[in-house]
Amino acid sequence: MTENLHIKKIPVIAIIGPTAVGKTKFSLELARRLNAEVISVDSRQVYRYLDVGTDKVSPDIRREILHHLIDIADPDQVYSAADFASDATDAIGRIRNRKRVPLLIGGTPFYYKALCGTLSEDLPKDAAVREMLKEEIEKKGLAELHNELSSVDPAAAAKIHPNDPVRTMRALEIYRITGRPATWWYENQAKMGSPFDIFYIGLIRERSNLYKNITARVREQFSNGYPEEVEWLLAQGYSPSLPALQGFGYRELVQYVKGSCSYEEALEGDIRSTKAFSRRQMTWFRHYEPAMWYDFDKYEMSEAMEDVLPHCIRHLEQEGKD
RNA sequence: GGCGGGAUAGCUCAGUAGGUAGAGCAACGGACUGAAAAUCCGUGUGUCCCCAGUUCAAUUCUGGGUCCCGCCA
Repeated sequence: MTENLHIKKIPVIAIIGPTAVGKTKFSLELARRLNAEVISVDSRQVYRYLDVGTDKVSPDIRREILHHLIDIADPDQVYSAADFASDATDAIGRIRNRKRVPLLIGGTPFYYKALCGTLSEDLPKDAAVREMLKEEIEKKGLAELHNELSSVDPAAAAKIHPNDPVRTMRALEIYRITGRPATWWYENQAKMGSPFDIFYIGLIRERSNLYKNITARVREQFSNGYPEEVEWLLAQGYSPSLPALQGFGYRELVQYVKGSCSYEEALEGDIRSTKAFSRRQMTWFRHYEPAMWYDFDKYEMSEAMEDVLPHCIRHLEQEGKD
């Protein structure tokens, strides 16, 4: 038992913070200083053709600093947090084989959670079962499905709010595929576990300034081809109901392209949802208790860089020690 | 200038057959086991435009004023 405590964990650096706080710019400079390769922790940048709306770094920069887990799935695929955990683990391994430093950057908190190894191993999923559950909600209503969950998996039903279709369906999905309640799997299935010792650097700035950045960014995206990008995706035949197109901006712009809302409405809607998302990110990131927090309203980015660099190096060097 | 409609939460508006008010959105907080930029939960004191009148009591009724929006000149 105690042997496990001596297994050496792989040191990794991660930059977390809400959208539009300045993670990307900071990460590029840090990557140069550490001779690092970047692993994107972003549930939208994994998709090809979602470029403007997801604020991907340019190909030029990607040639200079290698970026992983960007453009690895088509928009009609469903890329999951578990996929991420496994892909990111592979990528970190390859980076280390090159004697380089893995640097995690991105704003998808659930992906960090997956990488921390707290998800249960090998939980099944099945698109067809999911589709059937969706139809049942249409026909019978969500309340009916939640009742069904109460009878097959009372513990899950107690935790999942009756108004939450996604979690209700997921719990029933596991039950229907395996014949055992999701709760049974959670309790009896091993957790994925994580070989990483992640050093979190948190970036933050005052709410009103963050909101200003968000507004400016979304406006810029809109005038730099965001509507055209969505128009193109729809023209390729990608369905608006795909998970890839459920993000803010994409959702609103689908309406705009179809003519059911105005350009202004789409723009305002995107800004609103992005702000709401930044708040949700913050409630996650508060739990991570980063080793360092940098408030970009009080710190110049360069000051933060000088300050954090020695800590990163110390963290990376601890590998040799026990 | 004439006629009509309006003025209530940050915004759009509902409402009180007279007993000081509530939805959606926003804002803020929270949850989160393979869709997570998803999904869901919680939090509602505001000169009910101003002045006067009627009344035990007016945001609600009456009169006047101010501003806004239509239509007609």
